[in-house]
Amino acid sequence: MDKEARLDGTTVAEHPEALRLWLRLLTCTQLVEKQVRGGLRAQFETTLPRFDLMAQLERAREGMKMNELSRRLMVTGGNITGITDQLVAEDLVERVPVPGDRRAYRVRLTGKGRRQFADMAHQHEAWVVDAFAGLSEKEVGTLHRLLGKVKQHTLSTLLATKEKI
Amino acid sequence: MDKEARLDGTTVAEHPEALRLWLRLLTCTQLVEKQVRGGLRAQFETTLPRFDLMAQLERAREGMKMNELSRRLMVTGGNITGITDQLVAEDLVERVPVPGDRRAYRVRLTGKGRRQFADMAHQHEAWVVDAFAGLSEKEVGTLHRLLGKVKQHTLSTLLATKEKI
DNA sequence: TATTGTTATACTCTATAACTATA
DNA sequence: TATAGTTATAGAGTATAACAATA
Repeated sequence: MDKEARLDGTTVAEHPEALRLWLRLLTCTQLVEKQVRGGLRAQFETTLPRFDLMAQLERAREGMKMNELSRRLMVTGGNITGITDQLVAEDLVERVPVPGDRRAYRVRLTGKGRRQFADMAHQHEAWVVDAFAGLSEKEVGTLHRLLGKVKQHTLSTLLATKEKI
Repeated sequence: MDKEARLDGTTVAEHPEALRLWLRLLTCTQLVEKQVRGGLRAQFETTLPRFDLMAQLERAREGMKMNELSRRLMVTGGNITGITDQLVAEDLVERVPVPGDRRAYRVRLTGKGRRQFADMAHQHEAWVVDAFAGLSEKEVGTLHRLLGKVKQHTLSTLLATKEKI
């Protein structure tokens, strides 16, 4: 590993660029996430996972099966049941039976859920636009493109690992 | 705000680039984070917050005060106490009294802690380098620079908000 | 009075695994 | 047997607030 001399004579691992990049990525995400979580709690008494689940449903008018939500939100099934239960209790989503498979449900937004999500999404968008207001349009595009490469590479590595198992 | 007409006559906010960027940033971070958390647990029986705390101390030979750790790790003080307690129990860090202020401690790595952190950091670096292996050196630099702008902008916004309060 | 750190508590989110019902 | 979803449980991580000791 590369070493960098210190004034006191000791050496320290020189963090490669990838490591510096990761720390910065983590910091940025945490900063924006704190803003978003705080706002969701303060203004809508809700949480990010609940918002994320509703965001998935907003783009699927006819709803989405539990296991599809599980896959998309990258959490295990039991958690989807829990979050869905909360949202059902508040009449924001509903479970709809799937014709032809009596084991499965589709979860979809209720009218109330759609209205509330629209409010939240509007605010959420404002927070996010603020967070990236320091970048030009072109820079936003570049960042998006480069992160796309990271995502694609990580996902393909992940798949390769899983196939080996 | 830009609107996009729906078939049913309602309109929906058209997701601006900033929103797409945020979702992608979040996905990338979560993907890498899952790898790192899993690796830390499987190979070192530790967690990311514990690793992060030790990483702060590794760069402060003479240790760091609890409230400084709290600020740097962006969590409240009680949590620092809890994580520190765990690490003290495993002889990885120690609390050192601060001369001249009998309320305060400095937390610093023990010899065992330094050795274990070196192992973990080495593995951690490998995971991170893998995660960004899809990018060229130049792209890593660009990403780092652009995220730097995001960080700076967000932090200055955060400070401005806090000062208002 | 303010600050440092601790303690107690409660809550959300998560994974794991055993379970029921259905395919 | 396999799959969809539920339940129970344990643990990580967090914030809040009351508290003791010291500044």
